[in-house]
Amino acid sequence: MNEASFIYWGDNNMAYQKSIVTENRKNEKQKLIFDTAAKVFSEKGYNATSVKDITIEADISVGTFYLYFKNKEDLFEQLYDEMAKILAAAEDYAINKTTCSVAEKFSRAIASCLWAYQRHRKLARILMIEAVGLNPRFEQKRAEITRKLCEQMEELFKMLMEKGFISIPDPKIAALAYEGSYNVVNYSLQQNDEKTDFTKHAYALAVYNLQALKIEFEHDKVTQYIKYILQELNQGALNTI
Amino acid sequence: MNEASFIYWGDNNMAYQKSIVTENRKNEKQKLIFDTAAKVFSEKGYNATSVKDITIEADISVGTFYLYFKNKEDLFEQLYDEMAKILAAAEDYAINKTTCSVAEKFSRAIASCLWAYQRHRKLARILMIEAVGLNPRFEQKRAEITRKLCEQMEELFKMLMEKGFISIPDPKIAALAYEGSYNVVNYSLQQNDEKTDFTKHAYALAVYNLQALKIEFEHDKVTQYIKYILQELNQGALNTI
Amino acid sequence: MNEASFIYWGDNNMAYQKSIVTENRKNEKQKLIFDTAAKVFSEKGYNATSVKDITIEADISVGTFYLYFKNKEDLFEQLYDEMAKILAAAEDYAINKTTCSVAEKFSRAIASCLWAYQRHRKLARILMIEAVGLNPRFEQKRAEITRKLCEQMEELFKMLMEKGFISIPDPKIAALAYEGSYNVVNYSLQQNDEKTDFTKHAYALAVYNLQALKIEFEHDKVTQYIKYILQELNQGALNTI
Amino acid sequence: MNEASFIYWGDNNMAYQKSIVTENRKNEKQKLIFDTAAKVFSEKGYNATSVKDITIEADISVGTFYLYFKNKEDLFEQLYDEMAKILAAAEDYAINKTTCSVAEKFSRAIASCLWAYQRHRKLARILMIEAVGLNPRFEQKRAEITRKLCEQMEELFKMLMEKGFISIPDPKIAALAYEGSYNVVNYSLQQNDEKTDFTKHAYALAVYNLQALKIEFEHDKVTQYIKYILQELNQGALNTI
DNA sequence: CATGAATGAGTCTTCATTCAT
DNA sequence: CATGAATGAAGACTCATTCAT
Repeated sequence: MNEASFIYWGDNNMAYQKSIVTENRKNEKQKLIFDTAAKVFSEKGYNATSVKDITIEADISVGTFYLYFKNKEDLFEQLYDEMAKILAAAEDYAINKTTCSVAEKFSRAIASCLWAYQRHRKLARILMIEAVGLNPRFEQKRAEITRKLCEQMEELFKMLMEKGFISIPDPKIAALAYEGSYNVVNYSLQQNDEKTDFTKHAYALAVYNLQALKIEFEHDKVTQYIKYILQELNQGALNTI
Repeated sequence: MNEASFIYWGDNNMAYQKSIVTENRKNEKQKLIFDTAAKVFSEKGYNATSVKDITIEADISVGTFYLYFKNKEDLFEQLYDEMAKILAAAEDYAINKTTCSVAEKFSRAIASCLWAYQRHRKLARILMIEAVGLNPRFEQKRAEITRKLCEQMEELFKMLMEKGFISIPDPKIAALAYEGSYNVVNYSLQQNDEKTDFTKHAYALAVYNLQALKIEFEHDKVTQYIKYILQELNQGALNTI
Repeated sequence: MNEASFIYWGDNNMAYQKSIVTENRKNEKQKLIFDTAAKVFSEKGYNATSVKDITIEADISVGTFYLYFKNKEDLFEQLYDEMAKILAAAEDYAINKTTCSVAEKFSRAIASCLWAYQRHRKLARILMIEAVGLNPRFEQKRAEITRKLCEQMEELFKMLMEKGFISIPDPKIAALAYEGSYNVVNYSLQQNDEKTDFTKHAYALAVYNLQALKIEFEHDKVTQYIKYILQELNQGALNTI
Repeated sequence: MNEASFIYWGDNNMAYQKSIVTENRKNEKQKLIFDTAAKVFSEKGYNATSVKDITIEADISVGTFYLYFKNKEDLFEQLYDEMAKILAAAEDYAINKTTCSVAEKFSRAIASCLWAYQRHRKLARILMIEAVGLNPRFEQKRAEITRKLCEQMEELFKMLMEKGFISIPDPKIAALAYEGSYNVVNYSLQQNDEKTDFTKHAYALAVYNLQALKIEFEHDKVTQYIKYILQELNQGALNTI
């Protein structure tokens, strides 16, 4: 099943590398506004948050805000894109491990994304909640991104089906269901601040999807895969972001 | 496996019954505003829709609007609740069939919900998109409803696990993943107006979750279950709503 | 020289008639805002006048302002157009007298316009001062209107040249100079609140231009012409506006 | 008619002399800002031009701007004054020619001013358009300058009337009309970039006013006067400014 | 019941000016 | 001299909601 390790599975590396540079260039003030906004938006919601709310929290003047961001929506969009990049990076990292089974790749990917969601709770909330139904224009953007993400997964599923690694009636619907299974899980996990048994949750979600896709796996090994990648992540594997 | 047919599986009947009565009491004008609002909200989004937009579209005065609804948010909440009731009714109806296997119940439930989402596209969009991140208060309500829904499913899963009908590591996460799998599927299906092969989609989603839950099933029968319930629904089984 | 009386000399009658109807339709509130704005704009200048200044002076709320006018600039444009219509009406009225000499027509026209400027000092100031250099878009509009006005006069001059009534080297430049002679005169007269000897001023301006155009005239008669039309105007000849 | 040549006709020499000195003192940077501002103001209008617009166009920092000018309005006022000085110098130069007839003086003055307006289109636009209705304070200044200019002309007309060189009913109104005749002509000429037949325009405007003032003149000679002074001007007679 | 004119708090955004480096 | 980040007052405009008719 080594073949599976050569599967091409998305690639945001270029964009990601560039983002590091860009990120570094952003000066302190921009970062401050960015982080403050993430906090306030995720607490009060996009619409209920006025620019003034952000500037007060960040202890800057309104003018300064507009010095660093074109407007409120522009800032929000950057927050959204940031989280999207983080997730892409998390998945990329997880699946970049060569010479590993399909089950391991999926386990790693699922754990990595869950980890990223938990690690960046505020941004994640913006991605999952605040960005939804924001306005028609943004909704279109969100739909587009979701569509692309699912299409990539669909392609992967098609390939895996041909190779006999997975067994599902329709790769398109499977891709949608797979992606959807994250959302509610994340949303729910985010609600409770309880430092939950992360491994357990990731394991359960992985198993749910592995079973759904009829991927062969051993329960113990899945737990191992997840423990490994969580260790890597907690040791700063993605800190370059 | 008949035993599974006696499983208690949620019950929104009381609320649903009451809603019918309430609905009937609503006079023409109220219904007009309600439907118009559903249309306008789903087209322009909650925030971009002004009360005036609705009154103009419904050809009534602003004053009349406030005669029938406490305020904009109240109307929206009623729209949301309406769709929630419709979904509950759809699921209730699907699983009320006694003497049927677990696989059939799940197949029926999934198909029924998908059908309801498609049948009430505008309201569905309000539930799935517009209601998300609306404001902290409403978000709490949404979280609560989602939580209850998942808890019900969790209870069910626990019971089914004990009886050996399903095999999953964690009923809570499974419930979340199960519910989540709907969302993206529905959202995606709603985007494309293409009168898609409904049976095929419902079948694919059912199989995904049946496999995920390790429920024993025969592919042909699942298709049959779905065809049956769709027939029932299309013949007006839920028209009482 | 009677022929000159049949000369076609501009015609804003249609627009003017329509404006009467429109004007009448405008309800009290709109008129109140309109007049108040004319007052405030002419006192503080367009830019220094905030919408709030107008609403306070008119004793209405900001919302009410936007109920009657699209925005500040829209209101200003209406004020400008109003004065342009008044001037056109004043000139139209003056030259509509048939069977009169060229000298009489010019004398009447000049006196009538001067009278209108004095009668509507506030609006006149808006036309002459506030509207100038307001912004590129409006400046274009002003240039266009000025251009048309001068072109009409140019055509008239051409015709009169052919008939031998006037003698000038270039009708275009003459038209520009003729129109220009009003401006400074009006501006200057407006500055001093002194109820100046109106007849004398109108007479002097008329003679300046009659001489410039080499139109034959008798000084006593010009004074007569002017006295006549001022009498007509003061008796409400234009009150229909 | 030589007597007319000794007529005292305005005198801005002192101010003008001083300005040359001042001008020379202004260092490169100040000149750069000055010229850039003239360009930007005349293109975008005073209000639509931000200080940043000017600094960007001049490729300097905002701080540097305030190093050389007290503020935006101060700079604008200097631009205005500069053009006023240029016009005064143009007229001064034109009438400084001794031993020439009244007709020649007026012809020279008119041609010289028109020439200056064309030569300094950007500054002229600022004088004619942007400075009008800028704000109450500046409007007062403008009114004052215009008033003085007209009063000078009025004095001249009075004198010429007494000497029998001109024949008009009211020197005050004549002065206003005379000055006003420039404005629209200049404004109109400025609009069209067409390198118009300058001599022809100046001639037409001169004749209009000579006729208006009933000054005796020969058409051919007026053309000659204008050609002469334009030649002088084009050869740099005013380059000292 | 129905109307729609009136309200005014609340938001985003701009930009002239300053001042620490 | 030169810089340009920071300021914050000020202004245009929206819209949910009320209430007199």
